[in-house]
Amino acid sequence: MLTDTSKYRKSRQRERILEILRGTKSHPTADTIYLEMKDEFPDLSLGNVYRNLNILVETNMVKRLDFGSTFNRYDGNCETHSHFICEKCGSVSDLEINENFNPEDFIKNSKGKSVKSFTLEFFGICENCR
Amino acid sequence: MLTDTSKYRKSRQRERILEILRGTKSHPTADTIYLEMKDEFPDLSLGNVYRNLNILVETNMVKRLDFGSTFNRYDGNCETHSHFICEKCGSVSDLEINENFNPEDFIKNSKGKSVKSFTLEFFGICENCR
DNA sequence: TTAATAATAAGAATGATTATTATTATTAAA
DNA sequence: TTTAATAATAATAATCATTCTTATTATTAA
Repeated sequence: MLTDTSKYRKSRQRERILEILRGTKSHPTADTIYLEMKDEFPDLSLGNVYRNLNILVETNMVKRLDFGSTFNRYDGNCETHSHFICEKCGSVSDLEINENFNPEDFIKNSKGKSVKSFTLEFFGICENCR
Repeated sequence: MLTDTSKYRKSRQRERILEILRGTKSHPTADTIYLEMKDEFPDLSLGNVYRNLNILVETNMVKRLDFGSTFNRYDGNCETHSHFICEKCGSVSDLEINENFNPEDFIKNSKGKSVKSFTLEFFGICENCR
């Protein structure tokens, strides 16, 4: 999963974390992932989940999401996309961004700055909470 | 500064915090504000800065910014605007958004969701760090 | 001017995350 | 394969921004 030039050996735990993140759209927290893996890896530690999540983020396999709460969420979808955060239940869902959308087109004073990435996040009330 | 119907009394400390935030574009942290006020309010506590910042955010006088670092920043500018975060020096600068820009126009699957607000943030390298 | 109550300072508590350390697993060379 | 080198792990301590608690002080309104 990581390239040959990676400074990291492969680990079953890290591969499982990536598998979980790629298999869900729920944007789980470190603790949720930890609990989900406990059965298969009885002596897994939460610290190791964090450590491997950091490696996955560093190697661009996974994205760390931070919407202003006290904890982070993680996303196995590295395609450019947006999120909708429900202010009532806290759920996070994916929103597709039109492929031709370039947010810099709508920004006035970005001259001199070298933009590498952007985030576009929406807040409101989701279908279930209305 | 707060409306008559507010449940909060006015306080000199909170008025000063608002004044500081309205007088800068540096998006300071709670601790920076605390240090800046220490001379004028020798027995100010950091906890009280946090408490008043929370009140200011709750009453929509101020915006709390969270870009994924371990601490938050605060913004006295409540107009809709965007930020550029330098990944090297950590500085945060304002970007103006075109007034006709409606981000929902570029989102595909938001049906059923009631969008209240959005954030558009850019990451990269600033003028000074290039 | 006094009673009610909000704001405060000080510092303890919280909680997500990171760091440390001793142990275990994996790799690669002999 | 053995074995030496080193990375990954589990356990747990440490960190650090933020929030909470409590006793005290300031402000308000009757």
